[in-house]
Amino acid sequence: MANNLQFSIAVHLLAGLACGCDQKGVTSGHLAESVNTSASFVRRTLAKLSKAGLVETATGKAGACWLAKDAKNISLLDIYQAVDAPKAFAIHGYSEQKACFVSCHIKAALEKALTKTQKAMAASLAEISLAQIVSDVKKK
Amino acid sequence: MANNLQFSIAVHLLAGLACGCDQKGVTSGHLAESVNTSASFVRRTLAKLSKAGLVETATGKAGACWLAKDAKNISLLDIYQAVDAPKAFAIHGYSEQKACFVSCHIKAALEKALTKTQKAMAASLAEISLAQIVSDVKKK
DNA sequence: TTATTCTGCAACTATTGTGGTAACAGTTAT
DNA sequence: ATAACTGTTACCACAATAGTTGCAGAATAA
Repeated sequence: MANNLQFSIAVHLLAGLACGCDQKGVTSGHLAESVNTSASFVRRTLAKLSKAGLVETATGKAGACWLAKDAKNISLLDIYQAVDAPKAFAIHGYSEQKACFVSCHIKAALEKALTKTQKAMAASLAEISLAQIVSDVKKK
Repeated sequence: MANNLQFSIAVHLLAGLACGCDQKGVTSGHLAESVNTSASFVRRTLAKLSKAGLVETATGKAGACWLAKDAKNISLLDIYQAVDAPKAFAIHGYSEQKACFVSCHIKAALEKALTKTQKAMAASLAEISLAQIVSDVKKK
């Protein structure tokens, strides 16, 4: 476990909604079955997607959820940001050792590198739309 | 904790070796002080870098380590691969639900997306050399 | 109105990946 | 021989993650 699966699962959920493999009126329970995880975790993830404006939900007895936009207009980057997935790599937060200037200044240098890499990653994710994922799934 | 810091620390270590902030004959103990972690963890990380041919070490009483190549010829990608850092994102490994074809085929689609993103990330890391990092550190 | 069945949210628990620690074998300079 | 380092392994503690449970709120149907 201990790895962050929310992004992966969020894409799965949205793909499910996008291709309507279940008929109208999909509940978190249905989605949970497809992903094979707990309904609660689905709702937790779905809540983030909802806040990001990627899905809309209905409460109440006939509760359900659906895509808020066309799958073509949802990129993996949107999803990545919505679930607040971890950065490309982490930077260690040890206290600086005054005697060694590498120790004092490495953090800034690493952050610069991280920013650059993060941008490259984001650009790549932005190029993939949910529609593309759905298409790949259906092709198989 | 629980985040992977090896990459970050490896860069720190190599930067330290590259700029020779400590005089010749750097031991894992010295490096550990700079990074502010345990000597053992330094050795563990250093061992990976050594296997990848980025550093060379001397065993025995006067043990030490130094860069195997010029800092200009070491990219962050080399370091990233040497420490076997985690991928851009993880893919969930839940079992397939036969009734739902999204569940059955999402993994392949995700892997395709991951490969693409991973390449973008690698390309970005490849553009940054250790010499660049050292330069940034010294500039500060 | 009442019962039902969803979502939304907030604990709490269990698992597991991570670095920290310690111990030991191997190597080399003194 | 002794000392001091690397290389490696095994084990421990911590923390982040997902799983679980419970409950309030909302909408529908009777």
